[in-house]
Amino acid sequence: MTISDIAKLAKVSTGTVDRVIHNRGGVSEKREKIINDIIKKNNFKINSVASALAKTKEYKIATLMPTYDDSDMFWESPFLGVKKASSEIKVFGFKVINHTYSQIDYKNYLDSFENLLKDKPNGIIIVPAFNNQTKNILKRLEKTKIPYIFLNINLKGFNNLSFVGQDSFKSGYLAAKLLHTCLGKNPQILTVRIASHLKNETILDRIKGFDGYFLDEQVECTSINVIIKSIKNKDSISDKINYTLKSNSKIQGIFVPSGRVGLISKLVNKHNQRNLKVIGYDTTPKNIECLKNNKITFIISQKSFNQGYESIIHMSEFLLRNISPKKNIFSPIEIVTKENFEFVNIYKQEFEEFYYSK
Amino acid sequence: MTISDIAKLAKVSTGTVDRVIHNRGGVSEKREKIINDIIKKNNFKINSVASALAKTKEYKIATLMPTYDDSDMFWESPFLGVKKASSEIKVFGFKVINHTYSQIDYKNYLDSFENLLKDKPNGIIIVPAFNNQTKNILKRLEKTKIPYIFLNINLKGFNNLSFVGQDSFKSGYLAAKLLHTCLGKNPQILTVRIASHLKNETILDRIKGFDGYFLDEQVECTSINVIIKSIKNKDSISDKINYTLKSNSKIQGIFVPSGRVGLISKLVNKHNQRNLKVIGYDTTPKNIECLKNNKITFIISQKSFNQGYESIIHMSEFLLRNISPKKNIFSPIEIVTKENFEFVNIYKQEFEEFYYSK
DNA sequence: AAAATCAACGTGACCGAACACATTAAGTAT
DNA sequence: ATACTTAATGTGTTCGGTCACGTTGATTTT
Repeated sequence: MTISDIAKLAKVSTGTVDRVIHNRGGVSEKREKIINDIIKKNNFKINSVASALAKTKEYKIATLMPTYDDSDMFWESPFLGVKKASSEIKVFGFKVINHTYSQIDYKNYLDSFENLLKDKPNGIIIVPAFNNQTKNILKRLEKTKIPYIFLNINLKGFNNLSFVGQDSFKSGYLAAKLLHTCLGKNPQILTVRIASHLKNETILDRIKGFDGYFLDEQVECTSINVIIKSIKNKDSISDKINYTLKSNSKIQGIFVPSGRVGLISKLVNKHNQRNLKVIGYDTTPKNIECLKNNKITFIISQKSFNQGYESIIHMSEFLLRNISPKKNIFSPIEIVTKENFEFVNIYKQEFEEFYYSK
Repeated sequence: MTISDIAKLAKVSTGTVDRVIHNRGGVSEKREKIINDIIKKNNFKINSVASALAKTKEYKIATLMPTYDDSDMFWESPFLGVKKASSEIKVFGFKVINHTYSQIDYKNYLDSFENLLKDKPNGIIIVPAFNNQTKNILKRLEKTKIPYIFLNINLKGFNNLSFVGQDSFKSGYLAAKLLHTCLGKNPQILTVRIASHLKNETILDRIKGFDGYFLDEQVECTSINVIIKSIKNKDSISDKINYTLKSNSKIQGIFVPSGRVGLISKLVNKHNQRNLKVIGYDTTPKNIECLKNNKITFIISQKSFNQGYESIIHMSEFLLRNISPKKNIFSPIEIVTKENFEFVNIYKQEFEEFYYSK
């Protein structure tokens, strides 16, 4: 079945069939119905390969993501996912332009956004940050009617086409379940938080989920909170954590609701190690290293490589075929341990091999 | 960059460039070198879309997989993965023909294989069973030079193009780690095996991995084995398990190295339930139900949907682009709990929605 | 020397859809 | 009655490869 087959059946030309298929208008109602009926009856699907080859229109997708460096490689992973998707959809006439910003510099965030707009993209993938500034820029975006997808971080109350990321509440819920399963009844848990994350919605949701589990299960959990003021001063962090562990000898588990779990786990002194179960987030190289050294028991992974990949793919499907993605595209909540980490993120590894070998 | 650009640079026709790219022969060494140099220098990659459209050759991929029914839905999942890949590669001229066999009837296995050969496929995906019979049919296959990929079950000593599945040893290793983490030192564990699986290499490897963990970690683990003769007689299974649990009151965990974990977990009496941690394999509907009811603590998933999908994709890449897959393509070893099961197998769910809505 | 052979290369139809442009026919303005 | 619009539809080129077939010129055969 090709459009020329359809055309013959409907006794029209291929041009008219093309107009009907793409709603280009300029077709009489009578003929439109005839053609649509034939299409349905024969379950005709457009040949996407021929379509891709013939398409002349070019699409631009712009991304706005945080930078990464040796101290925190987290954002490399979704970036590589974006890269992979970019190379796949290039052949369909897509150009992906990447912009980055520093997560501690809102002016840089705004500047990058301005630069992004200069590209005149047809669609935008954005990791939102700085709530107030984000509100302003997204309002402007909505006026331009450029569709945008939230990647990894979800803000509510926006007209984003979609959110691609984890259900943070449920991932916190799972963290609690794991610790509960390991520690038995009446667990005593130390939660370590970073001051700069205190307004981070993702992390707040994880904590809500964590607490929610113990409420739902009616488990009496003694939870001790420590808040780290700055990540820079390691001695002070170490003092704080080890002091708490020493004075609360019944603490058997540590929950770090962020990707800083590797840093924290390294600072626990040997004599406080006991048989501590440590759980945290994100399979960054540093965290994987701690997993290998038994400093971390579980890492919850959000498959951020796939998040980057899928955000681009969904945007391209929307622009190309007008297929709207679901409002929330949830990533798997993966449990990573020393024994299975080598099998997760396989796609990322393979892509890196391919990409850096060029 | 197109092949006609290359042709102009090399001062030849597009036909000659095409011959060089696809090693069709009939090009003088001198010209071949010139053209290859230009291709490398300009990093020319063939336009896969145009290529796909112009290709006239048809490829057939045949699959041979076990059947599934209400009592055991396991093989539905890889089958759906195969279906998904089939629909994706149809546009590249691929036809996928599926054959099935009963896992308890080797004659049926051989018959299905004969039928498969009648299709004259260009490539075969096979879930091998019945070691001896498999040896015979695969010898014949190697004479025909039809490439074949092992799906889910790995047999060693064959010239299979690839194996797509889990590292069973490591998945058993992980099961042990999880139970160890939950049960603390000196765990007492009941392992439940099925007689018909006693020669199943996958399951034997899982058990080896399970035991290997405790050896490596130098943990004294008291392991009690129960072997179920037949799966049919549930009363007898129940008696056996509950008797063992009663007489070994220190057993805190059950390890089922197969997908029958749901069945087993259901047969544990309430008064033997204690705080048992139960771990087993495969996210079949039945097992997921038990996970929800807290009868199973952990399920280890092998992402069998993806296995089916990837086996087809790798075969198509091999036939189409002559890209050889790795000898072992390992699936992730996923840990599934009540709290995260809804986020695993998302691809399978989406495909089912799409597929059954037709 | 004419005929046959063959390696090396060129040519053009074709894959299925997209889209700019051309054409038709019917209605409206002058 | 003629010119002009305009909605509706047809036509032909193009996208970048693929591959069967045609063409060349040099070498070998008879």
